[in-house]
Amino acid sequence: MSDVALTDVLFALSDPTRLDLARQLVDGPMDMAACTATGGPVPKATKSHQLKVLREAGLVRNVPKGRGRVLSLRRDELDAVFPGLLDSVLGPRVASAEQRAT
Amino acid sequence: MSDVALTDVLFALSDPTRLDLARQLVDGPMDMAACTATGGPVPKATKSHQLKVLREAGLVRNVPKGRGRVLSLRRDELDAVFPGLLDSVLGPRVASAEQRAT
DNA sequence: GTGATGGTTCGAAATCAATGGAACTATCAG
DNA sequence: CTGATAGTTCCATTGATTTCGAACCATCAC
Repeated sequence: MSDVALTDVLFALSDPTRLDLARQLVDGPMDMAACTATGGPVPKATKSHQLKVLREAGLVRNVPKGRGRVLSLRRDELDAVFPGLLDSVLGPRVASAEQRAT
Repeated sequence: MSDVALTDVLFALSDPTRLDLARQLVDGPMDMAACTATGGPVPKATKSHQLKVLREAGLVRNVPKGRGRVLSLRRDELDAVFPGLLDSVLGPRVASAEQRAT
């Protein structure tokens, strides 16, 4: 049944821009403003949309903070449901991201 | 660089029907005629198309045999380039498919 | 309050992918 | 050769996704 979610996750990561965005979050949470896809500058409506796809697939968390937002990977949740998936697609969790502090 | 291929692989597997087809191949090669997606009967043009997407993403091999074709997963190639990916998405290689070594 | 910054949502155009019928190819059986 | 089986390719139609401007919302600084 979690298959429904798996295809959504795979789809979300099947776009180069979204994959790129997701990869910037492996090292830990990041201000949305700072999280920019390598490659041309992306209009904010587009970036917002891409992040929405990642969010709705359950890959990314998006929490308001000040006048901006903080993005973070849902590593624990994803690892629990699809063990090894993020490791193989985004790369393993980085050492400096393993402590619960930021 | 192999990123281009990764997004193609993820995209190919992001469709439930294609994921289903791919999963039937984890146990080893299979006649195309025998490889049917669980779920409604699929017109042959559609099935042929879906397999083409899997093939072009580099996931599946499709070789003629008699008047039909034999499908097989490109496990070794994929495992070499994206270690752990197929294991987490399709499930690990099954024992009966490990004819060569442990 | 005003203005600037950071994001979301709406809406419309453009692009891309999925579907499936029909025509076609190839192999095998008789 | 003829007929049946197994697939591919072509093509048109439908449907989904992408893109991005513009309008809108929220927060901070003054």
